[in-house]
Amino acid sequence: MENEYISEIIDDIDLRDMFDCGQCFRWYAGEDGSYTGTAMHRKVRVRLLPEPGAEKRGRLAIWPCDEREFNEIWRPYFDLDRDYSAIKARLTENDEIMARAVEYGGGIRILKQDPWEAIVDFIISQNNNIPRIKGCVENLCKYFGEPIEDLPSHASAKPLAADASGEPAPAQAAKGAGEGGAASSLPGAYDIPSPEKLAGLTVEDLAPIRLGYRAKYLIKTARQVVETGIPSDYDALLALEGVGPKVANCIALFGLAAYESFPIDVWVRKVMHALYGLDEDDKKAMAVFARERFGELGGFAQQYLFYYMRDTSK
DNA sequence: TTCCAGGTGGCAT
DNA sequence: ATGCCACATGGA
Repeated sequence: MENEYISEIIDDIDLRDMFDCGQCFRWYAGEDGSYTGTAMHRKVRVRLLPEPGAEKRGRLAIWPCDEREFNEIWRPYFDLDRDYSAIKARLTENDEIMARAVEYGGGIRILKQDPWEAIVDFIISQNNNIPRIKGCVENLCKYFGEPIEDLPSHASAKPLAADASGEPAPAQAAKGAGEGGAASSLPGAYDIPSPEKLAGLTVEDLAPIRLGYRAKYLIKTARQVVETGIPSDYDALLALEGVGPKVANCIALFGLAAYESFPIDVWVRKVMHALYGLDEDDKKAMAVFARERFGELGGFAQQYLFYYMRDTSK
């Protein structure tokens, strides 16, 4: 396919594991195994061209993309230069439980996401479920985000609008399940709204997004970020409104590349209790356990466990 | 109807 | 420091 870049062979990679393990909310599965998503201020389609005789191993194909963009943008985003085989080997050594989780989700790679997007996503995520989080993020982008370049094929009709006024309502919103239909440019091409944009809104402005009580957190946090910049570590994240220990750990892990972070949510509590026998509501003990057991690999361990527990306990 | 989802802030001990 | 509990929303 023209304008498609195809990578070298990558080990330990699987698109479903990567995009469906709960770390990101703007990638959508196509019917052919491809995924289309919005990240790094771009919208692209990715495929994995499997290597015969090997599971979760293959070439990553990204469209539209050239070699320079691949190396500068997508190689870091997909964390392609990290040796996940080594990480999995260390985590599963003397740990049968982790071995099961890694066998299930062995194609996970921790995406290096934009810190501000991670802040927005995980404030919305609190006391919420993943399908609804996706809907909220998508609508937030449609209503308040800047348009970005859509995929080439059916994009000719989209002239990138010189809007700038910032009033709500790209008409196409509405309807959730839409399922593509004829011109299947599904969730549209809108970037995550900037801190400045959200800082200028009111909870009334955000009402159509249905964020519930999280709307005020988002606005307050946006204003804090405009004031003092993107936090650079866990403690600075905790100072944001609506950001507690769990959300701060998610932002640090997915947005700040703080790979020792170990977010403890309801699913991790379940897995730590069911598989490691810890007291289900002693989060402090879980944090200590994770630090001692997984150390600097805490974030990877957490993702394998979270994904395994969430998918198999349904 | 009640319960639950990648929890947090506020307030009372 | 620790223990409740309200908080919005929509799906099961």
